[in-house]
Parts: sequence; C-alpha cells; structure tokens
Amino acid sequence: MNNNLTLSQDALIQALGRQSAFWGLGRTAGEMYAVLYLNSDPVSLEEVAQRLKVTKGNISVAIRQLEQLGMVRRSWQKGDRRVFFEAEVDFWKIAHSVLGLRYKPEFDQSFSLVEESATIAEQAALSAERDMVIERLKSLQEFYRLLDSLVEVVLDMSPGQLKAALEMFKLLSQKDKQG
Amino acid sequence: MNNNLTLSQDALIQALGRQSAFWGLGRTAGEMYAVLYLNSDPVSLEEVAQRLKVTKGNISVAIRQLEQLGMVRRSWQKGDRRVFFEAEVDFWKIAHSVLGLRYKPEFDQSFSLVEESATIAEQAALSAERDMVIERLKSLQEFYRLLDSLVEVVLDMSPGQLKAALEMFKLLSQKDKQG
DNA sequence: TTGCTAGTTTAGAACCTTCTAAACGTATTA
DNA sequence: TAATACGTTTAGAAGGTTCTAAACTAGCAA
Repeated sequence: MNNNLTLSQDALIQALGRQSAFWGLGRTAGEMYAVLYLNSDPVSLEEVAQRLKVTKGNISVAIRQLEQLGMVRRSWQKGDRRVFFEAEVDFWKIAHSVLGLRYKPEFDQSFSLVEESATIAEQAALSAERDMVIERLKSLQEFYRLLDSLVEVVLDMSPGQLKAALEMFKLLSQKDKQG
Repeated sequence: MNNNLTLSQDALIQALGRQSAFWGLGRTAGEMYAVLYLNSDPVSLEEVAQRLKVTKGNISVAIRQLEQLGMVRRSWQKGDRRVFFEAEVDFWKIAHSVLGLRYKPEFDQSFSLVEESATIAEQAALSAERDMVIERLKSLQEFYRLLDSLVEVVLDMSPGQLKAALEMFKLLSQKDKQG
C-alpha cells in the first residue's frame, strides 16, 4: 500500500472513529470498521491491531460488537489458522441492523416508560394539573410515534427509492415557496 | 401534587433520563427536562435539584446545556430573586435545535474528513487498490449525502405534513406488496 | 514432545465523565 | 451592618468506560 492510500485510510479512520464515538459505539469500533472497509481483502486480527496501534486483546473484545451488529464478518483462509475480518459494505443493511439491535430496543423501552407515565397520570385524582400532565404526555407519545413511523417507512425503502422520494419533496417544497 | 402525579413524573424522569444518556446528552439533562416538562409553572433551580436529589451546583452547570439547546428557558418572577426554568414544549423546535447545534456539526466534520480521504486517495498512484478505495469512499459519501438530505427534507416539514407524507408512503408500500 | 503462534479472557491501570462540597459573589432581609 | 438566601464556580471525589498486560487455551510446526 503506498503512502497516499495510507493517508487516505488514516483520514477515514479518524472520520469513522469520531462518528462512532459520538454515537456511542466507541472510537475503536469505528476505527476498526474503517480499516476493514478500505481493504478489498480480509484483514487478520493482528493486522487490525497493528494498524490501529492497540493490543490484539482490545481488538478481540471490541470486534465482537461489530460482528453482532452485522458490520463485520469473520472468515478463515484455507491453510492459515488465523481469523480474518471483512467489512459489510452495504450501508442500508448496516443501518437496518444497527437501528434494530441498538436503537430500537432503547427507544421501545423509553416509550413504554412514557406510556406507563401516562397510565399512572390517568389514575390521578381529577385536577387541572392532571389534565395538563396527560396532555403533555400525549404530545410526547405522538412525537415518539411519528419518529418511529419515519424510521419504519425509511427503512422499508431501498436507497434508490428514498433518493427519489427526497427529490420529489424538494421539488414540492420549492413549488410551495414560489406560490 | 398528589402521589400518582409524582409517580407519573418519576416514570417520565426515568424515560427521558435514559434516552438522554443514550444519545450522549447525559442522564441529568433528560431528567431535568422531564421535571420541567410536566410542570405547568416554571420551577426554581432549587426545586429541580430537590426533585432529582442532586446538588444545586450540578443543576446550575448542567441546565446551561439545555438552555443552549433551546430545550429550556430561564425566567424570573417579580418580587422573587430566584431564577425559574420552564421547558420548551415544541418537539419540532427542539429537534431543529438539537440537530443543528449538536448533530450537524459532528456530521459535517466527519463528512469533510471522508471527502479529504477521497481527495488523498485520488492522488495515489494508479492501481486496482486505489480504484477500489475511491469506489468505497464514493459509496460512503453518497450515503452521507442521502442521510443529510433526509434530515433536511424532514425538518423542512411541519409535523402534520410529515405525518401525512408517512401515511401516503405506507399506503403505497401496501399497494406495492399487493401487486 | 516442546515450542511457537493466534486469539481469548480478565484484573486492574488509565482515562474520561459526572457529581459533590465548599468557597465565592451578589442581592435581599432582619 | 450582619445574616441569609440564591446561584455560580471549581478542585477533587466518585463512578463509568476503555485499554493493557499477562495468563490461558487451542492448534500448528519443528
């Protein structure tokens, strides 16, 4: 690999490391993914560790998370006892998986607490305060449902379909603004 | 405030505390918001601290973040030297603000690193590897643009418009599946 | 059979984030 | 004027997360 490709990979490692840390997956997760994504061939555990300058132990533990999210696959090569990893390159597939396994459960858990909150409020003695609380919780429930619905619809489309739909909405939006 | 309303608030504090922690805003931020959201009247700093069983110092620092995100407003009452807080209750407004002040900058920074990565790769010596890297980075750039576009279009709509659009897509989706 | 390699596992070190305690500054009250 | 109340600020304690070092396990090579 020549120098510019190494530098290019460095930039991507940095980009995905920050994104991953920001979204709560940990910096190393995004960095590992970046290393694998820009390699056409599967990469051994030791090579990943060397590339990122961390221990094999760290990679061994951390990459399991990426496997569970379907972002990375483990493979073996005939005549070689090492394990190799390669990146899942279909971002839509990854999005489905990450949303389904990480974000949806969290969302559902909070949503059910909000519903519980509303149920308890409805059992409170009649008062203006009670009414306001119920109203507030209803608004919040509606917002949650809207977000849920949005994610559902978007994930039900292919990237191409989504792109087409967005372009249509942009056109409609411009038409609205012109009168 | 009677017992069921307190319990109701407890559940919401828990719900929003977890969501907030999960999305990287810190548990206390979500908890504070929950306290304020379910109070029709502005709440003093000390009351928030008592309700959450933390120190005033902690609230004093943490609530500044919520103010900056436009999720909470500071107010004063004639004849009372305490400061009071109230929640912004328009979730759409909050979403605009949080996305714009928190998520967008992070996204843009990563995106520009991805673009830099692509630029550097294009300066590499011609090779099959170079071509693959460039292709991979293009895919990633496209995905980033698609997400950015989605957020832009969604935030350009009112909640009602979004709801209507989603219902339309669900209908189309069912129609597709029926043949 | 012994030595080496590769990956796994885990206690604890290192680092990061969140919170407290207390000092501080300001304004009001007695 | 002194005491009190309110909120702010910050050093460091406490808690949580990430990583290392080293022991362990398993398989292969000499």
